[in-house]
Amino acid sequence: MNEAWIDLRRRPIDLERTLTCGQAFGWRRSGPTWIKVAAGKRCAIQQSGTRLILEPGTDPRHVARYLRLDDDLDAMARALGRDAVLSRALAECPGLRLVREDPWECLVTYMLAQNSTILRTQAAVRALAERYGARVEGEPRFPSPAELARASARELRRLRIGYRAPWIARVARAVAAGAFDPAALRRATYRDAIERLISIDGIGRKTADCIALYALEKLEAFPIDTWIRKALCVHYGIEGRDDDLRAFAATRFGPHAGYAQIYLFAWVRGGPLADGAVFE
DNA sequence: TCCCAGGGATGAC
DNA sequence: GTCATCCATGGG
Repeated sequence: MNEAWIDLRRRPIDLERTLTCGQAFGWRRSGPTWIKVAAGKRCAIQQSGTRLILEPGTDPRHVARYLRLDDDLDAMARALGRDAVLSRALAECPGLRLVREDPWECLVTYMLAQNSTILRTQAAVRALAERYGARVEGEPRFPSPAELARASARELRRLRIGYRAPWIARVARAVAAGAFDPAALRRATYRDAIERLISIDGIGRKTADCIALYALEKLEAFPIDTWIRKALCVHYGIEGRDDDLRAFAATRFGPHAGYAQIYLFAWVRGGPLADGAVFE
């Protein structure tokens, strides 16, 4: 069998770190292979040194796009590395990249992540896919807005997602009905995207920033959660209102704030997810 | 038992 | 406008 692969020598990545640092959900590990239906297409990939090996049927351009292999990591590291704290975070997390998640999936995922843990969020995303999503080549896929819109809030509660259930049910119906289109926000400015997102019941500033960064390609976004707050306090000695922390990040990191955020997050959280978070 | 987890809505001032 | 409180759930 002729094997398809992506050359990583000019665009390095640490696949496992990138998929398990807590930004991407829905990936499953089968031996050395990572599997997910990403934006409708089944992807099955494994890293071997400077090669990303693709199982037959996996589209290399689709994978490269999801993994943001088009980002210039060296340029980013040169810019952020001038900051002493980021310099350490960069050294601790080589090959970490942001991903380009599907906007609808990302929106629901980060609603679910609210006031929860990455482990439980993983479980909830997986449960949604298995219960409501159609399968793609045998692999569970995150449910479409229409598929999720068929579920009542009461039904969703059975997935142990608590008070988030009615928000999920409502936003699914709104998107399914065409009243709101998350993917269209990719064409909006960062400010406009945030404004539209926080107008939705159940989405606040932090969730909106996560969607903006991990799905809408707004690399200037700097989501502030409990870990980032801790990182800014410990390593920069600053604390206060989130507005002030965002202003600090915007000034200090500028257009690379999103990468600064994911490196700080991965660093302070102490490396990859526990093994228990990875579904075999 | 209390505290925390990739928060957000609500109501009191 | 800011702040306290509540909201489900589960792990430490």
